[in-house]
Amino acid sequence: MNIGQAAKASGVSAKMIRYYEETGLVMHAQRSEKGYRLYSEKDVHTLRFVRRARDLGFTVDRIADLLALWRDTGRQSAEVKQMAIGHVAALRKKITDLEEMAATLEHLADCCAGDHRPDCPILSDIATGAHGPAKSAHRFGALSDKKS
Amino acid sequence: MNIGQAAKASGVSAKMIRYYEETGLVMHAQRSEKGYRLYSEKDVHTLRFVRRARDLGFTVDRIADLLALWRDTGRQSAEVKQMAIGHVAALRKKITDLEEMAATLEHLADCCAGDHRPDCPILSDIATGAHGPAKSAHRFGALSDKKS
DNA sequence: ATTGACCTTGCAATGATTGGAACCTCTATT
DNA sequence: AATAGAGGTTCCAATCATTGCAAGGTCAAT
Repeated sequence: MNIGQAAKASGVSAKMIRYYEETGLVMHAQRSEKGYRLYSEKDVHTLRFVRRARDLGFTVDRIADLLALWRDTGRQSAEVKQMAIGHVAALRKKITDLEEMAATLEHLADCCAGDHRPDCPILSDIATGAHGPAKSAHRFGALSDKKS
Repeated sequence: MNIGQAAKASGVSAKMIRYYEETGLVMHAQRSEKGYRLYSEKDVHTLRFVRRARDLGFTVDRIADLLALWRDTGRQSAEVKQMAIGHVAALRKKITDLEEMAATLEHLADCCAGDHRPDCPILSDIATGAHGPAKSAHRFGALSDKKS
């Protein structure tokens, strides 16, 4: 099947399939005489694996590791479990960071009259930094995912 | 004061100060005879505002809005509150997405023996997609913040 | 005068993804 | 057979916030 079919069947966009191939995450696809990429059911299966791992928040690098483990029938499940646990920890860390932000902001919003008057504890707080430094977690733009 | 001092005083790196100036988030700094950027206490105050807003997870675009409201002494606090509430909602949405990922993965990890044997429900699940599609939330790389 | 710290600009890379342009191929209909 | 439209190919650019590097100018003190 062509890349469009594979995309539909796997849930990975054609663009991303090409990207994954280019970066070596997945094998180079076979080509037809005229240069079209050709995909087997097995290829689609692999792409679905990638898609699901991505949905679980793994980075492409981690997914490469997972794919290697998946293909290695002699793997030790301990390795996989370790990766999963490490990832869960990263997720939880990020969650607490976001929760701190949300809690701070929610508290400020609660303190704000939200009417026609200009007085606003939210702005005052941001300006003076009365709340504890909400640590890291920048580059948040990536979170406002287009797909959300 | 020079950009280095302003960076230290505001918590915004010199690089980012230049970037914010270039993109118009903050005003162009005054310059010395030899072209060095010069900052006043007021400038540093503004930069600190930006830093704190960033720490609360606002995007640069939103911060521009916040800055405008901050400077507009005739603003209505309702506007600010609305922005804050909207942002809290975005944060909460992201949190639930991450929580779903973490919960799924944690469950899988719990089901995995994690020993020398190759059998691994984590990999099986990712491969077959037994769990519900964990919706969106890709581009997760940005979450593994270098500052974390 | 030299050193080292600091400043300037500009360009590239990050990570995952999308978009577009220019061009080629396949299939179906006129 | 000609043509249209859908879908394939490559390459290049943009996103968002941030960092790094390089080549060069400036400032302070030794």
